[in-house]
Amino acid sequence: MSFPSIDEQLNVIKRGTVEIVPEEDLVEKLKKSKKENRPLRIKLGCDPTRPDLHLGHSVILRKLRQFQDLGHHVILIIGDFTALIGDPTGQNKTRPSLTEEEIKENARTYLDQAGKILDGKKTEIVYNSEWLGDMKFQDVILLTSKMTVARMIERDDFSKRYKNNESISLHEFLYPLAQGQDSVHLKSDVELGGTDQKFNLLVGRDLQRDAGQDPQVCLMMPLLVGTDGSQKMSKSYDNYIGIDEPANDMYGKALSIPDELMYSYYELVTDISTDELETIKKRIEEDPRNTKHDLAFTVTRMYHGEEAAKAARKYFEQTVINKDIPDDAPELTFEAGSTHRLLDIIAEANLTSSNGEAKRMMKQGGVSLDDEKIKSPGHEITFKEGDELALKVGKRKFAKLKAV
RNA sequence: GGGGGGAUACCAAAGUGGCCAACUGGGGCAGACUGUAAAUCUGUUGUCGUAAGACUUCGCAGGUUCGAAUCCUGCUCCCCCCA
Repeated sequence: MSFPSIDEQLNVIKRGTVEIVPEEDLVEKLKKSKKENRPLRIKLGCDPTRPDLHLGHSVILRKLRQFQDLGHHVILIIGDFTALIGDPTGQNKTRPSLTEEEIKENARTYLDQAGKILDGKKTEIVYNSEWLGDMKFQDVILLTSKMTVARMIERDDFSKRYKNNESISLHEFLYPLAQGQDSVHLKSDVELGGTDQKFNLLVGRDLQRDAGQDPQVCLMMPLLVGTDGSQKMSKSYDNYIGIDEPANDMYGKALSIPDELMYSYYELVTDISTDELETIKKRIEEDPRNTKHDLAFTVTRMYHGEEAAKAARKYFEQTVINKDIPDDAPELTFEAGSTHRLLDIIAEANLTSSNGEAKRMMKQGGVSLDDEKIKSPGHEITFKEGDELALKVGKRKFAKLKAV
C-alpha cells in the first residue's frame, strides 16, 4: 500500500490537535514511513475504569481512526495493569483500585463502544499486564531510578495535593512510568492523549530514549467542553453525551450546547470534511439555529445511522418545539366506562418516581391532557368508547390513553 | 506510637434537647420565556394521603428524656497534626 503525501497526512493529523511534541519529529517519521512503506505505530492507552464512553473520548478515538485511515498501525492498550494504580492525572485524591473482574468487564464494554469509532479489523489490542505484570521488583527499581522526585512533584495535580497536605500514595508516582514503559515495550512512534496527559506522554519519550529507541511523538487533543459549556465533558459533571445514548437523547443534548461550542464540536466530534469546516464558521454566524440542528443530526447519524437521526429530529420537533407528544409514546388502555384518577394513571405508568412528585408536577402545571393543564391532584377521568387522550408529564414523559 | 477533628438528605454545608422533614448553595425537576433540552427569571425538591394528617430519615447499635440530628455508652469508618 502507499501512503498519502506528507502534506495530506499532516492536514488530517493536525485537525483539532492542540500540540504535537515535537512536530518536526512527526514530519520526519512520516517521511521515513512513506519512504520505507512502513506504517507508524500509533499508541493509545485506555483506562478501563469508566466504561461509558462519551463524545469527549471520541475526540481522541476519532484521531486514532484518522491514523488508521491514513494507513498507519493503531495499537489500543487496555491498561488492565495500570488500572490497579489508577491514573492520578487531574485527580485531587487517590483513586480506588479496581478488582480484576471489574477491569475485565470494563475493558469489554470499552472495546465494544470504541468499536463504533475505530476500524476493529485494523486495531491491535493489547493488555499491559502482559509485560508490566512480569516485571520483577528489581526491574521496577531500575525504572523508578529514571525519574526524579522533583520532576514528579512539579506536576500540577501532585504539587497541589502536596501543598494542601493531601495524601499522595507512593504508587501513584509509578503510573506515568508504567505508561512510559508501555511505549518502550511497543516501540510506539506516536502516542495520543488529551492535553491533561502531556506529562505522562512525555515520560514515554524519556524512557524510550533511554532504551535506545527513537522517542515517540506526543500528540495532544483538546478536552472537549461538555454540554454545560464550562467544564470538560465528563460523566461526573453530568455534562456528557454518551456514544451509547439513545438517538433522541443524543440529538437533544447536542442541541443544548451553547452556540460558542458549535465549531469545536464540528471540528472534533463529527466526520464532516476539513473543507466543509471552513463554511461552517460562516454558517454558525448566519444561521445558528439550523447549523446546530445539523450538528445534532450529524452526530446522531454517526452513531445511530441516517434513519434514526431523522427520527430523532422529528421527535425533537414534535416534543420540544411543538410541545406535542411523540408518535411512539407508550399506549395505555382503559376499559370504556371506567373511571380513574389521573394521579393513579401517572403512578402506574411510572411516569414519576413517586406520588408526591406527580402531585407536585400537577400543581406546578407540568401535567396536561390533550394540551389542557390539569392542576388538581384529585382529577378523575371517565373513559368513553373511542377516547384517545394525549398525556404529558413534564417535558419528556408521555403516554397515550386509549379507551377500548 | 501519641494527640486532635469529623460522619446530616443527590453533593457541599448549617443546625448542638421541643419553633426540624431539617437554614443555605450547587445539582435535579417544573413553569414562563426562547431557534434550543442554552441563558435568564420564578417555583419546587423524604414517603403515603385530594386534604387534614400520619410515617420514616441526620454513620451503626443501645440508653437517658414527656420529647433527641442535638445528651450518654459502645461500635464502625474517614481525615489531620506530631513521631
